[in-house]
Amino acid sequence: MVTSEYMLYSKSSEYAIQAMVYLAEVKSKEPVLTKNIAKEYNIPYQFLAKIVQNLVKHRLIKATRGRTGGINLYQDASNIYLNQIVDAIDGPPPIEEQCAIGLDLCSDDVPCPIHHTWKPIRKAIREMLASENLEELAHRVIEKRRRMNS
Amino acid sequence: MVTSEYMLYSKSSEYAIQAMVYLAEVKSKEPVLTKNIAKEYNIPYQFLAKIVQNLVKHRLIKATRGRTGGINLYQDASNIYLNQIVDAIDGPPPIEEQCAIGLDLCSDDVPCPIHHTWKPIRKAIREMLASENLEELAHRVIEKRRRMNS
DNA sequence: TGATAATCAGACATAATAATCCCAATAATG
DNA sequence: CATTATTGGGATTATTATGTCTGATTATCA
Repeated sequence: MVTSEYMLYSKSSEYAIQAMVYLAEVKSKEPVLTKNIAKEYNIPYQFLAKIVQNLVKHRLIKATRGRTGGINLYQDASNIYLNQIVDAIDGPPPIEEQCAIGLDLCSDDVPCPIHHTWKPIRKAIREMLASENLEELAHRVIEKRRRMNS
Repeated sequence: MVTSEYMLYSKSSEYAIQAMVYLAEVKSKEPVLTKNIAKEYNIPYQFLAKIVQNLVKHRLIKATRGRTGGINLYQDASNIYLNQIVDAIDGPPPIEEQCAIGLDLCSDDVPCPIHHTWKPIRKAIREMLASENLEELAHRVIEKRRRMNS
């Protein structure tokens, strides 16, 4: 087997994040075509369309139907954080703390063998996802483009 | 979709770690039955047998064939680290740094939008896997059992 | 009001991962 | 030397994640 890297969320969530960063980047008042986002980021269109439907249901995206339709962010980019997107697509994190080695459930009282090493890392990941908002991300993507072209 | 938690390695690797922790725990000079490990940890036997074959090939486990056969650690538990097990089963980590948001490849020079937050976390995960050896783990599992029964 | 172009919705298809089956090869034991 | 109990290894099946197809619904515009 070949795992590319540590998985923080599903492919669907990854596509969702990409699409929403795109929306934050273009800042268009007019509805943006899902098709165009798919083309831009090489995401399978029909698959992205499904993900977008899901984001609409979770009120992270506004969809406008009909001929001049498309999608927009539901609210200001600065108010949307990565964890909201991931939770909408992958579902919320588990209630009980999972053991990274899968031996059983672990807690601070009865920790699994790598509990104390793993806990702060998991916390750091959660905090990262909860602290990155779309406006910041879009800003940095633009910055990255600038650097690549120079 | 419902992701339980952040994925550090495949299910196969998880089973591999469990099996090897078991071996480190029992410290048996005699070969241990794969069947018994499977039963103990509720791992599908045939599936674990496959994983064990793989660990044998990568010389993390010694297998003894025939009637009184079974498996043992290839070397002392204190010399076997989690990353060796994961690399054997899932393959080594990717050479090029992957972007967590999947936009493209990122580097320190041209970082992806969450590059600087993600990099130290990824490093911490790698270091965790590279610092935990089987002897320590087995020791803590025994300690955990003691606490649960008291 | 009909043609066009977008999202919405559910069924369907494919690919990757996880799990199972079956029997051959090996080795100990009575 | 037959019996029994193990690992070895290829083929197959099951499950889940990912991706596709088709038609309905909604809205615009000539």
